[in-house]
Parts: sequence; C-alpha cells; structure tokens
Amino acid sequence: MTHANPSPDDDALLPLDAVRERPGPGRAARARPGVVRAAGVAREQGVAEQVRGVPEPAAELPVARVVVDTPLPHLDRLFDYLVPAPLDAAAVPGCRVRIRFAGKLVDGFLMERVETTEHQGRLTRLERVVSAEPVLTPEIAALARVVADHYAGTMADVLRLAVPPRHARVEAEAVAASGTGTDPRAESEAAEPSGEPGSERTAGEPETGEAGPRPPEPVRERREHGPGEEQGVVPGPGQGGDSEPERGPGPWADYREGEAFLAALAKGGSPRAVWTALPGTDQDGPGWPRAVAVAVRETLHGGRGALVVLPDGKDVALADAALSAVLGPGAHVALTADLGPAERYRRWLRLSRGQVRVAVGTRAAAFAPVADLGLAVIWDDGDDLHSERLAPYPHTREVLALRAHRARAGLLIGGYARTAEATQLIATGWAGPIVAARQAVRARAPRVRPAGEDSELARDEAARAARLPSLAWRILRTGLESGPVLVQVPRRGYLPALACQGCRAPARCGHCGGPFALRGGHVAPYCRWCGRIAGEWRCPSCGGARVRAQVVGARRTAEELGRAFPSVRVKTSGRDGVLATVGAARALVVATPGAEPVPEGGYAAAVLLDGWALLGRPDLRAAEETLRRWMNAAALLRPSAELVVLADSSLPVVQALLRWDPVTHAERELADRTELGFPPAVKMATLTGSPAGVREMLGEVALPPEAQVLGPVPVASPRGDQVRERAMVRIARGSGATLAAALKGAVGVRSARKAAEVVKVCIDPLDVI
DNA sequence: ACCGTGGAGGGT
DNA sequence: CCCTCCACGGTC
Repeated sequence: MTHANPSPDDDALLPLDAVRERPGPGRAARARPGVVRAAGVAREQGVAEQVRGVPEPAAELPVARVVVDTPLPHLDRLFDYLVPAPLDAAAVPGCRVRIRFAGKLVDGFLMERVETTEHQGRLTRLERVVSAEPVLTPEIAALARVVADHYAGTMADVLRLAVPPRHARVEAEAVAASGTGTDPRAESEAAEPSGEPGSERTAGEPETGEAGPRPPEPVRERREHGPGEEQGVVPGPGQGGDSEPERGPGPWADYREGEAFLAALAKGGSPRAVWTALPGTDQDGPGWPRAVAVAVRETLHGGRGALVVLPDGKDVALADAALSAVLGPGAHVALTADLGPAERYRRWLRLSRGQVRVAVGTRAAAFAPVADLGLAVIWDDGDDLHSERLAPYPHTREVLALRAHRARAGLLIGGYARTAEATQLIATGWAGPIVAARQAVRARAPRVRPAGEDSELARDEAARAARLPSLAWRILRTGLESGPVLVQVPRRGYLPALACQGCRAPARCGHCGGPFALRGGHVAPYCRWCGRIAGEWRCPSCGGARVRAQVVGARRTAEELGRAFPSVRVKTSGRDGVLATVGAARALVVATPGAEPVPEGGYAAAVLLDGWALLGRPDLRAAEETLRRWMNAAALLRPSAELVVLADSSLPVVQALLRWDPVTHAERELADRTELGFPPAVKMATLTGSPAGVREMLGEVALPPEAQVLGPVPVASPRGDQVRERAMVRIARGSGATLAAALKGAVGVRSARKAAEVVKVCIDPLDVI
C-alpha cells in the first residue's frame, strides 16, 4: 500500500467532521504515489472551504462515478459525485465510499474518476471514502454488470455476493504485514512491479464498458499477450522446483483430450471443456482433486491465475489439499463460508492485492478477484448448491462461463455425471468434451447390479425389517469383510411424493399440476401447491386410481440397517452433521445424497436405497439428478467393487449407471428436453408473487412477440397462508438477453411506481416442473 | 426506502 | 395571504 503504517485515524478513512478537527500538514502530504499534485496548499484550502460547507473539488478528475448500494432496480446505474480535495488521494477506482443518496447515507463503490459529468444540476460530494483499498477490480465490476443483466437483476445485488464485507482491522493488519515484510509470503510480492494493485491491474484488463454479453463463440485462439510477458512467471514460494519435481499430465493421461487441454492452458490459451471424470477411489482418494490441481499448475506455469469452485465445504477441502500437494503451501487460498468474516476477508485481500493467484471455494468464490484469470473450474455443476439463493440467483456455471469468456480464460466443467446444460455447451460448439477411454472407465467403475422392487427380500429378519433385498444384504456383508460400506438413503425430511400404483407416473393435482403428498393423519393425499385434496384422482397415463408413497421413511431405514448388521459400527452423515471422511476400517456408513464421507481407500461395497424417492420427484431434472447422486456415491467405491441400486433395470437412468455412461444419458436428456421445449434447449424465466402482482406484471412487461407465457398457476408459499402464483415465460435460447432486458425493464418500472405487489423474477430456474 | 416539491384546502 | 398536509416523483 501507500504507506507503511496506516493508522485507523488516517484522514482518508474518516468522515470530514473528523478531518476538520485535526487538519495537519503531515496528513495532507500522504498522497497517492504516481498522482503528482501540489496537494498541500489546495488541500488546506479545501478543508477550510469544508467548514463553510462548500467543498473544494479535487483538481484532477473531480467527478466520481459511483454504483450505489440500493435495492431499487430502477436505480441500477452509475451516479456522479464530486470528489472533495481532501478525499482525492483515497478516492481510487474500486474503493468503497459513503454517499448521501436521497438524503440518506448509503454505501457505494467508486467505479471511475472522470473530468466532467452529464448530470444537469449540482453534484453532491462524496461523504467519505471508507477505505482506499480498491476492492472492486475492473474485471469484477464488469462481470457483476453482465451477470446482473443476464439475470434481470441489479449490479448492487450481484456486488453484495461478489465483494465480502470489509473488516477494518484485517485490512490494516495485512497492509502492515506486507509493508514490513513480516508476512512470510511477502517476498513473492516484492517481485511484482508495484505495491499498489489497483493501478497495476487495470492495464491488462478487458474493456469494462463493452455492450451486452457476447454470445459464446468456440474460440481457442491465443491471448494477445503471450504468457509471462508482463510480469514473468511468478511462482509462489515453495511452488515450482522443489515441491513438484516434474510436470507430467498426471491423472490427465487417462483422458483422450487431457494433454491437449493442459498444453492449451500452459501456453495461455482459452480451452473450454466439459470433463467427465473417471470414477473410483483408492489409496490416494478420488482422482479428480489432483486432476484439478494439475490443471491449475499448468495455468500458473503459463503465467496466469486460476479459480476453482465446488459445491460444498467437503469438496473444497479435497481440492484444497490437492492444491497444497501439487503447488506447495501458500500458493492458493481457500474461501468458504465457515471461515468467519475476518479470515475470509484476509484471504480475499491476498487475492485482490495480487499476493496469491489461485482461489478455491464455494459458489461466492466464482467472483473472487483472481488477477489475470487463466482457468476457471466448476466441479459437479449439477449440484443445486451452485445456484445462489440470493437475488438475482446466479448459477456458478453461468458466472464462470461469462467470466472465462470475457477474460479469455479456460473453463473446465467437471463431474462424474453430466448436466443437460453442459451438454448444451458442447452441442453449440462452445466447449469440447474430455472423456476417458472406455477401457479406463471399465477399470475404475464399480460393478453395478440392479435390484428391482420385486426382488427377493433378505431372509435375515433384521434385514427384512429394513426392506433390504437379499442381494443388497449379501453384498454389504461381503464388503464389510474388507472395509467400510456405504448405504445411500433418501434425504431426511423428504416429503413422500405419490405416484400411480400401476405405472409409477408421478401423481399430480388435476387443478394445478402440483405434486401430491400424504400428510400425517390424513388419509387422502393433498396437493402441495394448492392444498386441494385428491378426491377422484385418476392416473392420466394408465387410468389407475390408486397411488403409492415413493419414500420409505429415511431415518428409520438407517436405524433398521444398523440392526441388520449388529456387530458393525454404524456412522451416519446427513444434512445436520456431515462427515467429511471415514477411515479404512470396517463400518456401515449411512449417508444422504451429497453427504457421503470420502473413505480412505474407497468403499468396499455400496447400496443405493433412494432410487424411488429420487426418480419419483415431480421435477424436470429428476432423472439427471438421480444419476448424478448415484454416480457421486458410486465413484467413492474402490475400482470394481460391488454396488446394488434399488431400481428397475429397465429404466434408462439405471442403464446409464450400469454401463457408467453419463454422456449418452445426458445427450438423450438434452434431446428429450429439446423436443419438449424445456431448458436448457429454451430460455425460461419465472415470475412469482401475489396473483394480482404476477398478472399486473404480465400485462406490463414488453415481452418479445415470440415469448410464450405459461400460467400463472398457484404455488406453495414460503410463509404458509398467503396465496402465491407463478408464471413461466419461455423463449428461444438466442433471445435470452432480450427476455432478461424486458423483465428488468418491467421490474424497474414497477419499483419506480412503487407497485405494492413485489414480483420475484428468476431466470433459468432450477425447479422447473 | 426516503426526501423534497408543489397543489389544494383551510385557517389567519 | 400564508401555512400545512399529503401525494407524487426523483434519487448524482
């Protein structure tokens, strides 16, 4: 930073009231290096003017363009403020400011300093520069803008996700550390051209002001400036040489396109790939974390930074460990929610200041300020944790795709299974596939055996009680002779959905199409959306009149399983209390999907009990999601270990698991959705709110003529009693930007008009029925 | 959201 | 002739 020992009462950090009390020449002399000005005199005058309430503006670039932190959609643009001379040095692009907006003091980010304003009328002055730390880099600012546009949201909402809250003490301590050299990593920073990240970084950044998001093109061209030209390859301490003796392809040797992908990263290219990872867990754990780390290493070798985003803390821990092993200590930072605000901000600052070039973390890390990004990785893009739950509900895959495209970085979408969305990226030619040879798949995949509903139950009394087929019981018992075994059970708290007894088609409400459920005590099923009781229900596909519950009580299954194997330790892992790992000792591990502990040396066997629950869900993604959860569990088995899935082998999804062929399944899924006009083949948006609000908005929104409106239909309300409805808007993929703009426009007009009924807009919603 | 403006209405 | 209250529209 600019000075060695900034104190909390640095004038740049304080409101002018405080400055007024202590106007000292010593303070005023601390100007930003590189901006030469005769500050002393002007500044003293400025302070004097302050006392009379008329600010003396900064001599150069006196206008600050500010993005204001307001939730109001119609105010989603930049506002101009006057930079008072005393704040001149601190008011750097990307810094946090406080401004008076509509009479209230609010937060904002200073986007740029300019000479003049378009605004007619007087400019208000910046009230305060919160800190001169340039936390909003031009790249992230531009990314937040395009993400907001893509999701019909506001830039301020996206920035709340992208930039962590400030922690003043951490900001100060880190400055002191890197300035005094007490930070063990400070030496690597000394190699950088400048101690001030803000000014240095802007040079290589893509233009921030370009119009709209470009459609992705299948480019694989080289970057304009070759690798290592500007800054040289700056390896972190401990990285390169000593800890990594040779740079082989490692796990990528198993994939046909693997080495080409690595080579493209190393020479500064922008390869984009959907990677279908090999299953199997052995002494070294699952293979994917190391593969990710090697791809990151190649990117660093090409002189650029990298970013890895994973669905949950368990996967972050795996990737974190692999990065430490491959890159050496201190070459990356891990960003997760459980760090607490101080440590999170501390690590985030190391990235933002260019002291570290690699970040790994959960979904908010998609916005981490990795400088000169060369590779973005998302693991398991089908996991709904990648979908942000705060407005405007961006998805990690989409954010990283937009970001990689803009930064001309590589993108790696990895997983055991494959989403229809990733398949679509391949279909359009924007990304290429990375798959292993069939022979390698056969060598690593488990041996899967289906046990349909009609299969024989175990003869053992306890196993019968747990509804275990004899095949499953035998395989678990055999597995338990050599190590831990896994039982995947449906998620706790899953409301049992109902299906036709005859053909197992999900039973839906005749009124609104919602799913039926059974409530404790009630005999008749009721609709979970509109609450109607299913009186005279008839299955639309086979005419049957009887329904069956899809789920056997989950927790009970776990308890009963324990009784079926009395001499074995039972460990559970689920929503509350996720177990990250289990040892190699014999144990029966009962886990819900996504919470399966990673076993040392791999599971010896597994049974997937939740097939009916997963497949019976009234959801567009039911089959894809089922295969994803099955494969994520099955990949934790030792190569060729035995696995039983309780589902009918005639189902395509069971076949895909048997053959370990997620690619064909995903291609078929995409083809089906294309035929039905479902996402990702088409663009979807939902409008949710009160019936009046949704109808009003549908009447106002200037939709393109080819847009198709479905509904509105009643939906379950989060807060019980009030009635809510949801409408869907469907349009061709290519018109996504037009649709988003139209919806944003309508939302803005409504908010400007202070329409009483707030309507929530969601683009690319996950829960399309 | 919140503030400032200005029109209408009633009181001075 | 002025004051106040509420509705409406802008927010640098």
